[in-house]
Amino acid sequence: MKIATFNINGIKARAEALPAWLDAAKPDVVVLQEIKSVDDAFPRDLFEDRGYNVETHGQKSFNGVAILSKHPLEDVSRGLPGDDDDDQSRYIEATVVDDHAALRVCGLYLPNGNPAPGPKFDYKLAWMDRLRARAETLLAEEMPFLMAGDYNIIPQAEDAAKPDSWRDDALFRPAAREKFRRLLNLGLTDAFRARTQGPGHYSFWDYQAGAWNRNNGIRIDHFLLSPACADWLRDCQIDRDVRGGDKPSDHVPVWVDLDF
DNA sequence: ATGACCACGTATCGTGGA
Repeated sequence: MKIATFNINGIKARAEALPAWLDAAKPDVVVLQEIKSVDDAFPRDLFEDRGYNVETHGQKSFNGVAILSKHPLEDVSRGLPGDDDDDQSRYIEATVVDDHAALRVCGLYLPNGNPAPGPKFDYKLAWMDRLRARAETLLAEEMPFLMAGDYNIIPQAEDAAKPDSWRDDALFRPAAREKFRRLLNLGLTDAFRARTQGPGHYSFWDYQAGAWNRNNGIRIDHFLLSPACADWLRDCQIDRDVRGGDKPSDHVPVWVDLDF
């Protein structure tokens, strides 16, 4: 089973590029971030016509996440537990059911956190604590799961072309990276790093300053796999060429191939 | 050395992104 994550930076702006990538890459499941659309305005037909079930958790103008799946989606839940006052649409979960097994798929759009320090950075750190609590709950339930999405975290210096320029940024500050490391230390696997080592692998290139042409990128879109899910990992790749296509998002898809 | 983008809304700029 091929499962992908893709921050599309607006479904209206990506109404051509996203279906084109789906038709080429043929993922079974996709978690989307930054749909920037309310649920009612999401163009479900684009995906249902291609055989996907569609579940959205949208919001006007900003944020918004979704899951597309060629397999049935069960027990859909919207929002990250732990703060009833949080009205930002950044998290969705569903169980993907196959003939043989079930996998809990968590799609997330982690807060950017800039400027840091400040209230937005505090929100990011608190959100990461809530995400860790959710991971702990899922681990205790012993259902195989993965958490995929735009983490807005550069895990290590090798995950940025110019790490020095990110030194004080919310994506690279030690306090944020520590929270990410604590997620890993629960026993989760960074799927990409389980398959590929070394620098030069990025999932985001800024629209500004010719970042794509200069390959000035960062790796911030991640798959974290539970232990049972990690046992199924066959491959993890970044579809970097998508960044050079027509009217691209500033992120590219990342996907895993699971023996599931 | 330096500058440089894009999406959204009800909009011709302000806000947010990373």
